Amino acid sequence: MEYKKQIEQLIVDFRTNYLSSVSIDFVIFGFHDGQLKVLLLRWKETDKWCLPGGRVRHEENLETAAYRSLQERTGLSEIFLEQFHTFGDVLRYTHFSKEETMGTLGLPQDVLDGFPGRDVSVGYYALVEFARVTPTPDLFTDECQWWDIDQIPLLLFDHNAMITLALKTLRRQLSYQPIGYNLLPEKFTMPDLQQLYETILGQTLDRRNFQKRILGYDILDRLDERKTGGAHKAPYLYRFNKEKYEKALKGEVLFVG
Amino acid sequence: MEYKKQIEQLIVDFRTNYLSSVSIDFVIFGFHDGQLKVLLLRWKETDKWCLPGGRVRHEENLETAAYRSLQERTGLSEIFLEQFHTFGDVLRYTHFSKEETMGTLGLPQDVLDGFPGRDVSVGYYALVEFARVTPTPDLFTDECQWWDIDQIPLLLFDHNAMITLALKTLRRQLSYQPIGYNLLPEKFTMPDLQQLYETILGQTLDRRNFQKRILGYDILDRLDERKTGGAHKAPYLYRFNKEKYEKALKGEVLFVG
DNA sequence: TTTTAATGCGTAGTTTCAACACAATGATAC
DNA sequence: GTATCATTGTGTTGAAACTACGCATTAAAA
Repeated sequence: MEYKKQIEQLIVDFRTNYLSSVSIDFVIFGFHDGQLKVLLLRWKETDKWCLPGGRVRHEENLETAAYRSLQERTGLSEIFLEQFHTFGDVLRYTHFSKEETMGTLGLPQDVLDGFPGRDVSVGYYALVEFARVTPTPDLFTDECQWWDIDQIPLLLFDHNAMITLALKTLRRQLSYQPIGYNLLPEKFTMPDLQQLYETILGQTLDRRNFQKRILGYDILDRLDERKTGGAHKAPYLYRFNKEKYEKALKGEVLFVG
Repeated sequence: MEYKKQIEQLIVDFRTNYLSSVSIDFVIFGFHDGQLKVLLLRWKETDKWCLPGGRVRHEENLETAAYRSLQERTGLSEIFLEQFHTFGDVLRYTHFSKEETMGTLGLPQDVLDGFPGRDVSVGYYALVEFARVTPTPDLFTDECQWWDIDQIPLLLFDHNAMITLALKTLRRQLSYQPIGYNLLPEKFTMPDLQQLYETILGQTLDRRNFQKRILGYDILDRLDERKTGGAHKAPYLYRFNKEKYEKALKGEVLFVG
């Protein structure tokens, strides 16, 4: 009963404070154990999974709304967040009717009357440091969990397509911008970084050429420390030079005929 | 009076048939006289210009809506159209208040009551063959005209920023995908194509290297004809090989470590 | 102390890219 | 009809980037 009230209040809140027809969906990439992972939510009382999302307040910028929603879901504020596509197919809604949704939640169907039947959803992808995230489910979902990128189940709505496109965009981004600042701990080794790249690209890279290329970007500071503990030769630790990193992000290398 | 009725009807139509909070804006690129041009609309009874736009019907896909709206504005159906960014800043609306808008149109302010104060706008850019376009103004605008890309005035809303980003995206697109199919007439010469590239990129290119690179893509068929009439040596005519062209569009060359 | 396997640093071969040379050609001027 | 001119078609060369691979070094384990 308490939950029902909460939901109803939430819906009233939506109606008064948020834009209708527009939603935000997140593909949140994390990196752990040499695996690229995506944060998914499990829909209340079902075994169906979907991407975390958000909505936009009436007097709120889209980007602000994205950062706010993401923080609600992960607890992180300083994150790499980038819009990659806006999805607006009506078919997005084949899996779940409005009635089903309400039925699942045990709510009368009329609470959603007047709501538009579909949203246009702005897709963002985020890169976060796995360890720092505190996944938090919302009122519509029971659970919040990391999934290996190659073991994503069939998701609700068009969320599988979203992940695919987000990954494609991320891979392309890798080719003209440095990545890693938001995915690795502060200090890391070259093999760590290479594993990250290989995982994102889905292919192996030559160790020596990779190092040359990355160092060529001039965005890393090599520390005097080495990472001990593992077997064999101890690798140097590196740290992103934030200044140079930001500079590289802005001064995007454009291909010119 | 007649016009006022039309507008009111239009607004009723919007309320019942279209998504609120979502709009579409177009940066329509054309190419003529060695100049890259953009199609702009002049707002009714003012000297202020803006981008053409559209809205999404309740049961219509976003992309479908984009194609439909674009056809209404240009008369063209088979065009290159690509989403490049979604804009959602509240500041987008600084130039024009709801009241001003209504005032300009000579309408009572209450016709827009209940309308959300702002939209999230999905930006598309289009490439069209200049000569085939029939610019058509809508009910809110008096005039529809091509503007040289480097002579765009201060536009309404955030439309200047939209053009800037659209151009940036177009230029990047040029580096990993062929372009020209929708901007040039069926038969064209290599210098024609080069001029198009130079205009889009805003820089000159080496004639010989350009030819080598383009032919290397293997998307052109050289015809037996030559373009006569001009002074000096007659250049060959080329035509895009649609099959190969489409293939090149899909099989995007991804940078790999 | 020896072995092992990963790391740090370096080199050679290849491909790609940019800069430039020169002959061919179609209209124009005479 | 012929010479001139600007432009086109094709090729070459040197530099730079990229790929593939060699080898000595080193921390932990045997």
